[in-house]
Amino acid sequence: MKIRVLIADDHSVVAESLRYMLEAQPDIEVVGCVANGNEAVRACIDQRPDIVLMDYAMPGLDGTDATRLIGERLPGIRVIMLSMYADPMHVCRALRAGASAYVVKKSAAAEVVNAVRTVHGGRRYLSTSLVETTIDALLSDTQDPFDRLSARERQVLKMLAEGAGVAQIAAVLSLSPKTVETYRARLMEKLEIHDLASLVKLAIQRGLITLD
Amino acid sequence: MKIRVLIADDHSVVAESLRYMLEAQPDIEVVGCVANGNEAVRACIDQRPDIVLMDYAMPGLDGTDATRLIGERLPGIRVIMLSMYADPMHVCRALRAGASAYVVKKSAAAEVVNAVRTVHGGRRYLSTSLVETTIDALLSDTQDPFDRLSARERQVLKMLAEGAGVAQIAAVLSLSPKTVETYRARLMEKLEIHDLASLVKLAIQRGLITLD
DNA sequence: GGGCGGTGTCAGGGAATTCCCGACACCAGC
DNA sequence: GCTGGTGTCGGGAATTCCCTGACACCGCCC
Repeated sequence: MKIRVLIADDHSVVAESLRYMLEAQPDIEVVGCVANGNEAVRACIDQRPDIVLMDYAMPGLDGTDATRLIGERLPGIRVIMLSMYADPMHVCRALRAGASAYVVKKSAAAEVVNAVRTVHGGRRYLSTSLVETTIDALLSDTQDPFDRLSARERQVLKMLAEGAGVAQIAAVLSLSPKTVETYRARLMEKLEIHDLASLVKLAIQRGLITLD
Repeated sequence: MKIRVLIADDHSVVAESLRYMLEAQPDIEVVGCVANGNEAVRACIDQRPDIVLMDYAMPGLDGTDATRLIGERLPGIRVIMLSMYADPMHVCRALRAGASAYVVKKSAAAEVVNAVRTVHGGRRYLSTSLVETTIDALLSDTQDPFDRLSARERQVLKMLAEGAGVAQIAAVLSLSPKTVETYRARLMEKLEIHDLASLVKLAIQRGLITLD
């Protein structure tokens, strides 16, 4: 009896290629390819796969939400999250939603096959490159580090991401530039971010600022 | 004689899966998988593929820059750009850089195979869903400041937006930090941008980098 | 052929900023 | 009452930024 896998990825080229790769394995059978979370849930009900190989980022119902739904309605089906993001925040989000495994797209294709077999055996799987950082994140910080920022820190983060310099922020807030520097250092440490570019990206992701 | 294809994609899972898919075709042979633009150029010199299947968004030297380099040094090799972006701006950038084809990842895997055969036959290929919008864009051809950047400037912009500092960029590109500073100053002047945050936003809008 | 503009490469030097150390006061909670 | 997080600042060294040249190469146009 082969392991029955459903593939969910909005990029058909990728989904179909994964299908070729998995079907080259003697013990794996792909029962279908779908392009978003809704279709994944429906296909799970129809096809009853053993495992869903789920893309993290999809339009509409995304990988995390779909995983949560599948976990509620079809607890026997395990989800392997496939994602381009390697940072612990996304990994934790996926695991909390109920994913049994998380594989980054940068890893070797063999890791996907490993994940399928491991998860089918009832265990969890994490891309080797993620194990350490993820465990650290789970131990040190159960919540989103972003939520641990103080109001001042969040305010400074927003202004930094809008392009303001320390001096400018200090002027607007009527503070010493040194104080603003402290905020910046502290918020960066909390977020484990050490360059302005990543800060801007985070601010966009969190809706603090917009792309206009 | 099979069509010799090189695959360049920083997501190994995707690259290796594409390999399985392409090698299932009787007339196609994959000569290698690489993970960034620099490796792609080097592999082209070593392996002399007929076609490079190139991911558009890669860290370091990206798909467009690599295409331009390949076009200069190895004019016999054709490039098929594989991208998740469907808007005409990205398509035009790729075509101007010398790509022979542009396939979006949302399209069917068969489109990739079609593209390989079409391009090997000396013709161009565009994902069917792109043809109309792309022609419109090429006709209306508006010159925005972003297109006035030189290759070096665009490369530096990308790395800056990825969070690298001047010293780091200089090390990666084997240049004097002073040179990199010049690029930064010039590109900022051309774009009329004077803070890093706006630079990051622009890079995201233009698809040079992704939110991760 | 000779300017001319754009590009790639680099340097000097002062101004500005960041980074890495503290420091102290306040307030809440245990 | 002590401990931890926050808000507020400073010193001084290290680094980066900014501006101003500089020069060589290349393609283009007269």
